[in-house]
Amino acid sequence: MTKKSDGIRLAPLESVIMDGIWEVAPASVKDVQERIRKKRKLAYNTVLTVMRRMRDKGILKSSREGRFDIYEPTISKEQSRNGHLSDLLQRFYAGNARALVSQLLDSECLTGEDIKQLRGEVDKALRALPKQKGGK
Amino acid sequence: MTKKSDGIRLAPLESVIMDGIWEVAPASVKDVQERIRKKRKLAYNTVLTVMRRMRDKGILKSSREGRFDIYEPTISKEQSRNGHLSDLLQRFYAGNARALVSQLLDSECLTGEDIKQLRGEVDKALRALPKQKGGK
DNA sequence: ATGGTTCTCCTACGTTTGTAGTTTAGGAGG
DNA sequence: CCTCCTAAACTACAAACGTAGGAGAACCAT
Repeated sequence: MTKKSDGIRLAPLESVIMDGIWEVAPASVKDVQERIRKKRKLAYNTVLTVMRRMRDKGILKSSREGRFDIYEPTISKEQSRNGHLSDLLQRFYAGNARALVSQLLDSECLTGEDIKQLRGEVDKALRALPKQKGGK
Repeated sequence: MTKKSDGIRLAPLESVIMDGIWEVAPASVKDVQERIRKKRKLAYNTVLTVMRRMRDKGILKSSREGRFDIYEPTISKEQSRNGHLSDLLQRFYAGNARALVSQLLDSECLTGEDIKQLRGEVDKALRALPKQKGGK
């Protein structure tokens, strides 16, 4: 939460590049191009152009290191992840996180192991609750 | 799941319109325009154009009813929700749904009530497990 | 120094998105 | 029937995206 949250709308290719840069940052254009080659086979200049535009938009920042620019994201993967999660929650669950968890429990996405582990975590969260009743 | 899943990339304004149409479908352009007016104040023609483009892309379908076109989404909100959820899971949690649930438990998104209820659901899920050992 | 390598920057161009005016055609009302 | 409405279609145009070629600078090896 905080402030006004996200607002960071990434175009599809920008997302791919962002994913790549999170894995290797700080990184040169070349590094990113190589890192995302499996996903998208793009000319060096294509990656360069998109990254420069992202820098112009403030999504990335760069510093000159010798003869190349080294890029870094200005938002962490966690921040972005939380932004996307908030969006999902708002848009599809009316902000109700419990509904999302319930759905996951009903889905096939969790293994038996997962659920066992989760029970431990739920219990821990319960113990951590102030013993007061009714959580608003 | 399965198949090839989502692939449905909606532009920002398309998302707003999609949200609107899910609320009122089947609906005319006018209906949608009114429904999203709080979010975006757009000319009738703007909504019309975007909806027609969405129809051309197969995101919406329409049928003539008297003198207007009545539109409907071709994918349900649930399908879309699941697609987005899968994306989020893949992109930020390496497909590990348990990690997402853990994060929500650690966050401030769940009330004490939520967690209590969740424990009930977790227990139920555990009981429903085949008594076989070892998940995964 | 000379040339090849390889970055960055500039430029370009087709597509998609956002936004809306203009034109047209099919009913609604008189 | 003839006019008036208005929803749908057609047209337009700027901004953002996807993609990349070419020019120029800086380094490296000879």
